[in-house]
Amino acid sequence: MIEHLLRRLRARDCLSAHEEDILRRSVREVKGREAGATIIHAADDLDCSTVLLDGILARYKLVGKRRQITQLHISGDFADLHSFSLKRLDHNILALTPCRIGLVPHEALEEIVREEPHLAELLWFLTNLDAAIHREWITSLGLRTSSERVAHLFCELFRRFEIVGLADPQGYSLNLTQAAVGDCLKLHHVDMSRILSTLRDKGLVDFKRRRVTIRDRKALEAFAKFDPAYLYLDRRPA
Amino acid sequence: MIEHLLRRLRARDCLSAHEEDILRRSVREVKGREAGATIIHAADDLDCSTVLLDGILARYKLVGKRRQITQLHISGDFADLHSFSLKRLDHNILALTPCRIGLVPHEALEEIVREEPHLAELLWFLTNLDAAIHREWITSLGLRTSSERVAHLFCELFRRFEIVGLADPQGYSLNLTQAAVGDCLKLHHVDMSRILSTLRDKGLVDFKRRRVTIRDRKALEAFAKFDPAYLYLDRRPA
DNA sequence: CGCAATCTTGAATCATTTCAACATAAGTGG
DNA sequence: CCACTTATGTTGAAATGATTCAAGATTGCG
Repeated sequence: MIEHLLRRLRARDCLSAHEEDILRRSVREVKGREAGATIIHAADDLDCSTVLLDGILARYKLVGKRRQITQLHISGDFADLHSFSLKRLDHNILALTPCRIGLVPHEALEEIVREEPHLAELLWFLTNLDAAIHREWITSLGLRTSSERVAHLFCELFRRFEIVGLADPQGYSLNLTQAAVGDCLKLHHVDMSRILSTLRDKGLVDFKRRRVTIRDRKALEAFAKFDPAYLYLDRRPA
Repeated sequence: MIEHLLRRLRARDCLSAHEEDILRRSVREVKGREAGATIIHAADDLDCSTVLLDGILARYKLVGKRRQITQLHISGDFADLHSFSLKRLDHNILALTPCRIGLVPHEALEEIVREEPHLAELLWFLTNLDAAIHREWITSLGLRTSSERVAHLFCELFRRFEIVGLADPQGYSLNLTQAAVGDCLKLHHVDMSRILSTLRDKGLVDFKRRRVTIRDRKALEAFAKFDPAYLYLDRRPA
């Protein structure tokens, strides 16, 4: 059920059977959500965190009536592990596709912090990884051109889908509209359309019918100036 | 010595005398750094975290030879508490002014995680707060105009200096060049100059001789669409 | 005092954003 | 299965805003 989460963790550290068991049992409830449903509103008091089991979630902030997506979540991600220490969020969380989510009560996390220091460190790591992705997005918005940003996001998502086993060598399914991708990258849907056709013409990547097809991975990563170090995909030193 | 850090924590939660003592003793070494010195290089193996005791640090990433500052740190901030779980950073850390830094070995943090769950949660909170600021910067880059971004950053820093007791009602000292501020906001130094004079002409804020003077706080915050919720300045619910 | 860094201003260029109209695809009920 | 409706994607042209270049002014520092 939380297999994708476990894969994400196992790729970076050793998990004992006991620890895996604790994580599994920390998910007390599983719910479905329709596309377009707001999962969490900013400023609400929270007493549990949300693991995404299936689908795509967006965390976004509003300024006026425009939205900026600050993070995309795929299966195996905690969407708001940070709500454990923040208790309320500074952003909203939205289901971009139909989703299945698991709820982890903060009491369960509290217990992990008290009883399972190694597991607690791993959860802390997950929130720090989330922040590292934030930094790369800041950098993309600040320094990359619009087409580099699109290419970069496709590279990032490739690695993230890959580590949970949801990508194949040619690409991955990404059930999002061009406009939604644009909301992550400060790009109008009109831009998105133009940029996608130039990336296609260059033979780098294709995003059609909700699927990302990587045509030339090396060239795409070079074009995007993509360096996966910020995803901390390798095993953590002991 | 770490008084500014303690003030930042006390504003959000209760610290026992014992916990304060542990934090104080976790700083094993204090060092000075000149302006322009790189404190930490991306990808280096790290075995301690850095508290800033005095001065201003910038965390930045490079794409090609341009830099994007992803976070500014002031006295009382941990610059790389996240290095405890990440072990190497995805960004560089630079002293923008002469600085004093305190080093906290990861072993000391390890011990806190093992022995002091409440303190560990507070440290986790600090990294989550850091990420919340990242999100607001993403949002600024994505949705705010250039002059709103400048105004917003001045609002943010005001609150952050205020909570550690380094601001007065009229403003605060900010020992940075216009170009450095621009590197946080995707703004050329030429833009910065123009934007600062329009903000001055509007009677909102003045940045002269390394000091930010707030002329009309309400109007400035309204102009910047600033909502301090993301700084989690109030006490955490128990 | 003089040098170097920083800031200011104007003008030209370049990229992005917006507007508007149309095309295509997906989903629904007859 | 088709016609209808809505959502999504594409294209051209105009407007806006950011970036760059260049030159001069000011400030800070030795």
